[in-house]
Amino acid sequence: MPELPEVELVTRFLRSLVCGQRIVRAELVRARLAPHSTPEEFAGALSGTQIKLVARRGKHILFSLDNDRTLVTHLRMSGRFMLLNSDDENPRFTHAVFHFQDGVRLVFQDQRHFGFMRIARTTEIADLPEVKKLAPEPLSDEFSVEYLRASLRASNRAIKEFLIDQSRVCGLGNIYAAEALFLAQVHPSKRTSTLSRQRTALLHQAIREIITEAIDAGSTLNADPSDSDSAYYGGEYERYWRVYAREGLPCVECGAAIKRLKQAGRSTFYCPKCQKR
DNA sequence: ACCCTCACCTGCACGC
DNA sequence: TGCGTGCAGGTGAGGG
Repeated sequence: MPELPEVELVTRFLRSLVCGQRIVRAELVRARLAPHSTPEEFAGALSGTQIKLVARRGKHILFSLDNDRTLVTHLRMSGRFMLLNSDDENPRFTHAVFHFQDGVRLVFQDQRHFGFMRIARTTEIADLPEVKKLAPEPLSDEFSVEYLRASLRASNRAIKEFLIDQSRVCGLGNIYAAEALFLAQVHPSKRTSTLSRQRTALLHQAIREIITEAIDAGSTLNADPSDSDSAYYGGEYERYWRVYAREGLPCVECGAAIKRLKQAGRSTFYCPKCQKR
């Protein structure tokens, strides 16, 4: 489910909810969630530590602890953090639990079992393979038009596939890649190396715009991950989509019917009139 | 080095 | 109602 904007919102909520909390006890319920450690090692490394910072890198959420370790997490498709009280039961598909003082606990729940956690030394986070490969943060100065242009020219794939490759542009997934291409009026099948300088600048702007817009929209909606009525999980975001999941519906710009095509096994949505090859 | 397909899971919408 | 099929927003491993 989550792409950069959603992960950013979850990170902000977690930061406000669990920063400074001490993990009295940690449980790895499903061992394969954290394949680099045994459940005992996982519990041992976290129990008794205090959460100092909650940060985001790409679609990863990082909890840095007061023992020079960082818990690296990824929600993948269906991962979700929930803050529960002692009278709440663990939901189905609970894979990890972090107990705080006063019976409050943070639960990691993941229906599709794709989520991922790993504990690493804080000083070594940047060298972890899954972090090291990430392109610059799209809202950072490092993600410049020049960076994007060089990266586009180094490849010749369909641009939509390029945009969801985290080592090229990080944070976009299937939805926001389609949305950014619509904003920049670029056809998803266009080859990356054929993008003009001017169109590259438009795409660069569109990527930042689409991410910023989604974060802003989310922060005004109820995107609290600990709330089961959260707009984020309730699908409120969908009303911001211009092309995604709108096959057959009229384009918001020109009225033409939105089309769908399959790229690398995934659906892409686009306006056949607005988006040129 | 790149590019593509598949696998990892469960649930849901759909058609028969 | 029940069952089979295909699909879902992410990513890595493994093949060519």
